[in-house]
Amino acid sequence: MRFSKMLIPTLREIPADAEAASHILMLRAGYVRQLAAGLYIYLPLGLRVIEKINKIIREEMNAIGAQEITMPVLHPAEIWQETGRWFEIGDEMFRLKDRGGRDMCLGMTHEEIITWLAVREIRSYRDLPQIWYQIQTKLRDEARPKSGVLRTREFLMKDSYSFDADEDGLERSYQLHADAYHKIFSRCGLKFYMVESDPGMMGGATAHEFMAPSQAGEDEVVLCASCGYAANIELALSSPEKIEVREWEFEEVYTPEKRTVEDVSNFLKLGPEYFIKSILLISNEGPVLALVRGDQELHEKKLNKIIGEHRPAQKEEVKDILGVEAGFIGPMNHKIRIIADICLKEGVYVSGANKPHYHAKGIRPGRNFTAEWHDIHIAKEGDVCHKCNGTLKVERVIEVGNIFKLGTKYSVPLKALYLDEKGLEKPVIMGSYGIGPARIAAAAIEQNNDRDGIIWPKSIAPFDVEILPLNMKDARTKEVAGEIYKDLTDKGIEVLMDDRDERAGVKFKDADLIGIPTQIIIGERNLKEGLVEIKDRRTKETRKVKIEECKISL
RNA sequence: CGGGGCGUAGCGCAGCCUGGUGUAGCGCACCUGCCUUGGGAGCAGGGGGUCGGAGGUUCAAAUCCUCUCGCCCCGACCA
Repeated sequence: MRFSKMLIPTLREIPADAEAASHILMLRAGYVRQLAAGLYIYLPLGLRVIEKINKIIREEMNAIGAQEITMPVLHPAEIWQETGRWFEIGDEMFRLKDRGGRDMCLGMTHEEIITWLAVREIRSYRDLPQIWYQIQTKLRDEARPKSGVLRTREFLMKDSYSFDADEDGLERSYQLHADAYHKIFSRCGLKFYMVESDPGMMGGATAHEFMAPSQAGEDEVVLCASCGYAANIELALSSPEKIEVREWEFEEVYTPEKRTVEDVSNFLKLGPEYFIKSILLISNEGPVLALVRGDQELHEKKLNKIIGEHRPAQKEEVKDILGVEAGFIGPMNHKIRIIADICLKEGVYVSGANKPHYHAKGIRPGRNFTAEWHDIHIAKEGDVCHKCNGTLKVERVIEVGNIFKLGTKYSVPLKALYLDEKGLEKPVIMGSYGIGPARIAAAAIEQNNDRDGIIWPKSIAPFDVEILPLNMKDARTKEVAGEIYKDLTDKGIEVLMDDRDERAGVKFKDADLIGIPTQIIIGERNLKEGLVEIKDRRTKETRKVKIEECKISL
């Protein structure tokens, strides 16, 4: 392609409302334009990248026997009502009515629709297993679209669904996807981790996410370098660092106006890890006291799984329920349910004395209070791996893919049944698997850029090579550029030629910004010796080669 | 939905606090001509704005007040 004939509107300055590197660079390098919050137009270069990614996805999906189909974006409400999600999902679903007044919605995912299809087309165990996929637009009315293409209201997703006769079959389909995903993300040049994740409302027991490390990400993962444990921080287990046990006898200490762990810790000159933080919460079944070590944070989501929906108690409620004002609460002598973090099970601690302006020292779990023991703290950098005693690392990541074991969550309500060998009717066992191509592109940029612009992995770059004829007014330059362009193109190499009548500096800047991995620089100086330069975008290294060797050297 | 910020030419911004400087300004981009061609050149000339929108205060509003719409960031949410 010729640059002069292509819409590549590069920007010199950083757009005011972009912050993430990928967002800034996609705008500056002319890959995308924003229509409205969370809605993007892909320009020619952007589209080429997405299609490169989609091609890789298709190849790997087809390789595991998945079959591509395509489903509508507009869905009738009835089917979503049958699974209950029409009612469970709130404002995030775009809803509308058709001219007949029927409720409709825009597809945020396609479990319902694919299951509708399975209901009709799968009848016998002989029809199983099946993997069907599509690369389709999804619409979600996100509360807060952000970071350019990383979180949008309309986006492309590769979603696949597996149908199996039993759990073993599902395990095989799940594994096939995990393997295919590894290949896809590797081929796209991403650094990534596969981590345990919370199945959430997708249902089912097992789920994993594919996470590309980047500061621009919205998630955090916990990683153990020694045993390979990897989990989303939403469910990651860990053991806080062990502390030396102090053999204090129980005593009450006067701590005037010292209410926070920090205050008391400074006042008593004792590290926060020797404190028990007591937090009163109100669940649907009444008040619950949650206990974590003073240097730890309570993990709301973990607690949610134990006590259900809850909210923090108000100051007056603390006094009413525990008989003491907030700041001096301790775990002793309460009749309400107490959930304590496992790391408190051993040791001797300091906590509120349930008495204004007093804390109690020498509190022993088991003796001074009892509790239900659970992991309810947020794992953090430096914690001990609960599997191997290694040291944990926490990293910020972009979710680029996920895989879920759904089981019968959709096949039962929608009656996707098959007849087994004995003629018994059974629900199909399902899995659901997603990949966001735009997130792959954005993550690739986040992981591969420098001061000058994007550095695409070769596999997903919009072009393989960019030719820079530095002076288009020079006949020899033009001639050689034309020859090399034709040569490479004939060999099947995708070439962008900057044939604009621009000064050399402009072409260099734009080429670095756009980030095509290899540049061929054609300047009059080198041409006199029959040479052109080949430059690697990543390393900036150049080497001079003879014109005729140009294609061989790539 | 809660908190914060911002809407002035295609892009980036100044002007607003303290209303009035005459035709609303600067840089880049754009158009014409000359010149130039190895890291976003130079000179000369030129086009482009209902100052997000509506209402109000005032002799006078980009500037003050009210409402409203949009965008970004933090948080909540995220199938």
